[in-house]
Amino acid sequence: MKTKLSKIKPLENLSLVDKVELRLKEYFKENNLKIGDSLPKELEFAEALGVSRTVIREALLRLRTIGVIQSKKRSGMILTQPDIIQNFEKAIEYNLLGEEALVDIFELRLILEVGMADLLFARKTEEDINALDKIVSKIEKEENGNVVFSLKHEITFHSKLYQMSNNLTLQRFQDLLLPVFNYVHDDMPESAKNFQYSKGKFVSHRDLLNILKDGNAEDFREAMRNHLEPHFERVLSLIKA
Amino acid sequence: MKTKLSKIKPLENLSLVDKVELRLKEYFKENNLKIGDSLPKELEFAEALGVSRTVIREALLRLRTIGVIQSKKRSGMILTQPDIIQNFEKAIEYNLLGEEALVDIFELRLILEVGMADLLFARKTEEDINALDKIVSKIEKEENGNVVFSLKHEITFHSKLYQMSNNLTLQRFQDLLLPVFNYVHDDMPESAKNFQYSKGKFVSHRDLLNILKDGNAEDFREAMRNHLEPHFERVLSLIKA
DNA sequence: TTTTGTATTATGTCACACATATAAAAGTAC
DNA sequence: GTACTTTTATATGTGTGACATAATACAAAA
Repeated sequence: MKTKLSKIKPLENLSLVDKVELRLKEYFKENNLKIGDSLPKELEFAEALGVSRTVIREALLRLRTIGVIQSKKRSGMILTQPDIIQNFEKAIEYNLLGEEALVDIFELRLILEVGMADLLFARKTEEDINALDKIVSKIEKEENGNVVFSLKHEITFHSKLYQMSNNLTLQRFQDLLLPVFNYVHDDMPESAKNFQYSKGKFVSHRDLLNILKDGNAEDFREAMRNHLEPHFERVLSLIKA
Repeated sequence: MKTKLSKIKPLENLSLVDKVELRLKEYFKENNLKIGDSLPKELEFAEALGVSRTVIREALLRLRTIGVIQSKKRSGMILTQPDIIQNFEKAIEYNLLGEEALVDIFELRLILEVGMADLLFARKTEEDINALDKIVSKIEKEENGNVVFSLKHEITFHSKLYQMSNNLTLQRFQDLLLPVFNYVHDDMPESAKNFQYSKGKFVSHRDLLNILKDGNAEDFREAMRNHLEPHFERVLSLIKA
């Protein structure tokens, strides 16, 4: 009889570099290393771990790639604060994200805009409002009475909002979302571009600005939700696997 | 007089590996390579670019680190879909994020929870509601009448919400936010843990569930906002640089 | 036809050499 | 002593060639 092999589990198949990387992470924790601390040199690591310089270099290069360490000739290496957004960015640059991931990210953007109302109201300044006012006036002038969906205008207006949030991570996140936004927009059917708002629901940039001036976070959330209606309509109608 | 050199721009100070990496990116775009496509072998790249295998390997390793390519012995390399969240995760694992970044990320989480109401209402299922009901009942039982802030309970409940969003990126994002959440929570002063809600404002998990059952997105947003009141209070009171 | 062995091949690891940038030391002028 | 320049030492960056290893294709055996 032929016995089944369902129970036996594969022995872990880590490359030498993988192991070294894990070991390095341990090392950092054990020694409680902080940002700015300098590291032993490559050769010392190699010797201490009993591997070639090639291997330790590859492991360190991984860390350098995700921004955990920086290296300079002669000075050696130091621990640095990783830039999480930059990592994000790098992955996106290669245009290899699948449809689902792009939709997910697009949804994320909608969520952020609706959700960030409290931050805006807590941190808005007089100058912010004035700057936003100028932006809205310019948009209105260019639209010239026609309410058309203009990607350029959208971006200008909403970028300013993100900036007002005073949350750098959020801000940079939005910068990097723009290409995705672009992609989803280009892919948009004509029907969506000429979206008909439900009666009385249309919220213009001017409306949003006015709420930001005199209203409260709650009203702003609902207004933004309606402002983004066409986009919500679009993603919420998708059947997800 | 010593002339200022503010305008002159530094000649590009890119390492050979940097240049090769850029060249590779170009190559991918020019040839319109897609996920799953296989790449020439290291030696061919090295020869074509006129660099050593060491250099091309380091450039490729960077791509491997951010998840743009995968390599296997003998089979060579193929393009893969980068996992943006994983990149994020790796950077966080090293506990090197500064205070500001952590606060930014914590704020992000608050924004997401308030903003994701529409997704929840569009995608909730009968099973989701039942599962959530069980979770709430369990929490209530353990709380035994006392409304204490329990990180464990918070996580269980809110994780389920993220799961209901049916947005995998969002879900994984939250998984990875937990350590940050933990950190910020541990750092919380006792006063915040015993936060007194404004009169009539307290929203329990049960309240949220009920709205999710019979209410609408708008109500849910406001309820969630109040549910998270102590956290909002905390971050919005911070003076940011 | 299915299994098992074998050759091939692209990546993984190694050792060693040399290039290059630069921090630190030594030297120089004032 | 101070300010500046030159030299030197050194850690990372790059190059070369070799061998190890695992995955694949293919042949041989059952």
